[in-house]
Amino acid sequence: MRGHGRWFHGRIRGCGYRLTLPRMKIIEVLNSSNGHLSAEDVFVKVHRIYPAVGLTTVYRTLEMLVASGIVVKIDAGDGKARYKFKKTLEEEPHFHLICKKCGNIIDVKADKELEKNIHRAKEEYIKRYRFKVDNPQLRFYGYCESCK
Amino acid sequence: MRGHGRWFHGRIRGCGYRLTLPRMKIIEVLNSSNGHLSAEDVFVKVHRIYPAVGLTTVYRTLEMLVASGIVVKIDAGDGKARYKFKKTLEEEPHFHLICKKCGNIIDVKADKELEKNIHRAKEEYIKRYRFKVDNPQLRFYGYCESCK
DNA sequence: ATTGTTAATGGAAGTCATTTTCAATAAGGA
DNA sequence: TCCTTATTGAAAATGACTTCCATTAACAAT
Ligand SMILES: [Mn+2]
Ligand SMILES: [Mn+2]
Ligand SMILES: [Zn+2]
Ligand SMILES: [Zn+2]
Repeated sequence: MRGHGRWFHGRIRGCGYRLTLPRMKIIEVLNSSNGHLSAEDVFVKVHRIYPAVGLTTVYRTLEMLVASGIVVKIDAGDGKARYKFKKTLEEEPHFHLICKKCGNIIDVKADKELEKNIHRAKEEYIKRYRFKVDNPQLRFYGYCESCK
Repeated sequence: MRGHGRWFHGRIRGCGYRLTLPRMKIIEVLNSSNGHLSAEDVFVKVHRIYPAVGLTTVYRTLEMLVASGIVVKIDAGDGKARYKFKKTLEEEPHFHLICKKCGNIIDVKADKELEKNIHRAKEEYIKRYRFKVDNPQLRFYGYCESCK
């Protein structure tokens, strides 16, 4: 209760995980970064404030945080996953702009009408193909301002 | 001109590539399969009718066919690319239903309105984020009839 | 049809992101 | 404090794909 216990600490313990030093350092980095980071990115940043970390632990912790619902994992399509801290437990729906040159990812708010159309399509597929859609993903591949 | 020269033969030669035996066998397999195949899938099928193929050649030929515009390459998000013969040179826009269990991919026709909405979003991003969208991709991850 | 040039082949070895293994360590409940 | 066992980090393994390189085969020019 004395400020140092962030909301996600309770969540992690609640999922049965231990709150270890490497985990806290990784969370610290993730929490104070705003972009979508690769495991390697996280490793490099954590290494600066806690040189003992192993890359293995970074991967494991990242997966653990995804499993706890604290972090989102994004497949950028370039063979390297990206991770990002959620601001809220229930992330609002959004899409991604992915730069084919530098790999940067921009979150874009979901347009209401587009969102509705996707939902309608999803309902249709469950009927037409007996395919249970779980999670629709819309990505716009292209080139960001500095790469185009 | 005697039937045995399929349309894509001219296209391959036209792009400056040689028409070799392994390439023809790979094309034969691709042309007579209807799903979205992984390089490994193609390798196994080709190996049955032409045991001398190397996996390397399968990868190279697949890329060559993509470069020639004869085959489409799809990133299923599971680390294994899928390839599919185009029926027509200009593929009509469509989306994918991807099974998270078995990896199968179902092509779904693009709904006109949804398609238009995506296009509108794309135009907006170029203005708002100075991000030049090249290729929007909509995927519906979930479970197919036999996996759910 | 024969030849010569050079693209294409296939096996082995290399990448690169991620995972597995395993002995040593450290959470945290008792 | 002690004990159990989850967690750690280094090293080795994995899996999809690529690169190397010596050999082979397309095919354009004789
Ligand atoms: Mn996002
Ligand atoms: Mn398709
Ligand atoms: Zn960029
Ligand atoms: Zn399935």
